[in-house]
Amino acid sequence: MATIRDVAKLAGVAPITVSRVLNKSGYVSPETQLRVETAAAELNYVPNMLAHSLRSNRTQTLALVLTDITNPFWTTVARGVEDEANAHGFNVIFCNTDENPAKQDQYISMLLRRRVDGVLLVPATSDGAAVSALRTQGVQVVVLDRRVDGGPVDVVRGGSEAGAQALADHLLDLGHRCIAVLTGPSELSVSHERVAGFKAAYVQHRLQFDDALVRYGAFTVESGYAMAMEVLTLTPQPTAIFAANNFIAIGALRAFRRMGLRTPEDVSIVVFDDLPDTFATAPFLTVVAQPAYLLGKTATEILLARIASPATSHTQEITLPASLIIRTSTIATAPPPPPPCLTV
Amino acid sequence: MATIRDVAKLAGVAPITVSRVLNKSGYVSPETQLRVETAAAELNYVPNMLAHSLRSNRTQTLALVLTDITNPFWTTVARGVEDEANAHGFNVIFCNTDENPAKQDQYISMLLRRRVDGVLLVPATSDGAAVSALRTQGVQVVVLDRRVDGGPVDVVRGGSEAGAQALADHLLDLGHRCIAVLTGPSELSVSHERVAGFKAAYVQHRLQFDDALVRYGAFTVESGYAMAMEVLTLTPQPTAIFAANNFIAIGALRAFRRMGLRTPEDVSIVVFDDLPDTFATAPFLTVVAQPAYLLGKTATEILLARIASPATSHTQEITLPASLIIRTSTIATAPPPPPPCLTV
DNA sequence: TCAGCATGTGGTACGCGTACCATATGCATG
DNA sequence: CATGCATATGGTACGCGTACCACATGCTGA
Repeated sequence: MATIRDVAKLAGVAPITVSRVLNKSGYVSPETQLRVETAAAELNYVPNMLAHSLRSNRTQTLALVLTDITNPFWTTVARGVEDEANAHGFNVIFCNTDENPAKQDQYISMLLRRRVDGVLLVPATSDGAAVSALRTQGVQVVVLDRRVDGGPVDVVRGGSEAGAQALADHLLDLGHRCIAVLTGPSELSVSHERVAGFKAAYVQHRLQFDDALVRYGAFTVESGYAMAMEVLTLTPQPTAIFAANNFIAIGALRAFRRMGLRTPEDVSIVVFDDLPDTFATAPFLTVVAQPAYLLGKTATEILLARIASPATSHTQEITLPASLIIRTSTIATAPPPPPPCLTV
Repeated sequence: MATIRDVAKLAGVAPITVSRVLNKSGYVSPETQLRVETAAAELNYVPNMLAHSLRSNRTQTLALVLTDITNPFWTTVARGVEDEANAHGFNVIFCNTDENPAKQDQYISMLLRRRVDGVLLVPATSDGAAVSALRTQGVQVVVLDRRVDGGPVDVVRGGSEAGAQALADHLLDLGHRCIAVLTGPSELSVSHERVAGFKAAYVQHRLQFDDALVRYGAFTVESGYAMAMEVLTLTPQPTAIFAANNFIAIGALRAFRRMGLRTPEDVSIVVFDDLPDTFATAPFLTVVAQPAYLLGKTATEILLARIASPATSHTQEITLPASLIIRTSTIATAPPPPPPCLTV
């Protein structure tokens, strides 16, 4: 494989001149440029990015550390990241942590060895350990979707509270008073934020929120199914369910079917996160949709800006609003409204 | 950032000895090893993979060049690749070509510059240009899902012909005789293979296949919708539709709704490619499902084997069987069967 | 006793592109 | 005419880990 020196020899110039031509840096006369380009083409020269990176301390590589690329929400985020990064000449390495801190740590040490220029991190834990591990080695970090403790970091997230509140508003307006809340792991900020947003709506409606109807589990179909089965056996049976992400919702829908409950006639359901348009033959879930692609794109923009000028010390937290989409998975409770689940 | 020389100095040994400790190569006494490890830990030493790669000509990096990570089929393949690669200490760079040859070429030249060890390629074109571009530079390639011209390559693919034939068998057994076939771009081998498999069933049933009912488009929802709208206005109206991938199927289902047709009462539909379990609240599409995860995993295994011992010249084509899953999107035509669409 | 091997450690140069510095010419400016 | 700048090109060393070779010791087996 030809090196820059081979090209230089063939073109009758110094290696550094070849470098200048290929990088369009410094002054090169048009004739020299042509000679070099011809020589490079003839030798089928392919620049060695490793050597370039080693010298310049820039790998033109980002990493996206997320929970599971299989979740269509994250897939879309990933696509946003990829497109934006690629437009700036960066490549992206993907890492699935499956919410497993050990896996996350393993990936992070690999990324440090690789000297990636920046990391987009969906932290598996809310302690800032992962973030500071990267930063102390000079790697730029932007946190996605979740908040972490310990020092200021750039964060790009969806509007969990406002989104959840919008869903709660919708249900309360429809007359529901006994609503079960199925959310993710209690270790994650999003899990709490979505519950908090839900509660906020109750306050505004001057209603008492019943913590006994909240379940913390995982953001998976299985967990959604299990949590739904549990709350649906309560007396009185909830008239509506809030699923804190799309997988939990799918699990809940399966539980409905298992128990012979119709949606929305017997139980209403609202969901945080949409399923991409593409998968829905007949979308019926009332959801708040996060702008997943934009989330990935925005986070990448910020990360690239930080890489370009690391001096900028001012960190920012960007919240991209989620939008309520009312479909047919929710229905008003039969008048007169049933007695409240909890007597105040 | 500490280098191997810093560690060596602190441990009182030569740099090469540190290298031996960190790579567990060559002989090192237990005491020396401990001293080095202590020194490395104290200095917070992180090996520089760039230097390692530059010297050893190994980047421990693979690339997965596919059409669109947003398609759940590819997402699952990607996950299979990622897991297998990671288990062997390799990272993966993802590249979305959107079936665009120009984008593909751009990515490939980037991957060459990066000196990736191997590429898993879902070729956007069936000419072998991309494959040979990589190979002439010494990069190992395994082709996924599609066949390419020009020289033998390792290929891992789903059983397009057999799968399509199974779907056709199913429809023909149910009495359908007027079946529209909606497939992908005519440039891609898969598009043809799926049609060919479909035709094969006709031969076995001693029936005449009507090429006028075949449409070539793209593997997208929009294209599926357009093609379906077109064939559904034919006279006589097809009683069943074969969608050559999941996106086309979704587009077709939307066309059904648009035209007020019920599935399966008015039109049956069979699909090549399943939607992952996870997304289906109530799976109803009769499909042949490809083992997507296994496909990615298998291809990666082969690629890693080639990287480990490039000498092995014997290429292989592995076909992973797709499996027929009969659900509720298909129904028998009302007896007596309608007259054939085409009079033989 | 000595070849031969396992064990343990070091020196030097290299992989390949470029940062940094140096040099040289031509031309404008004061 | 001297100074200064834009233009154009080259030399050397470096980024950091390791391939390759060399060397030293201790032990085994013939």
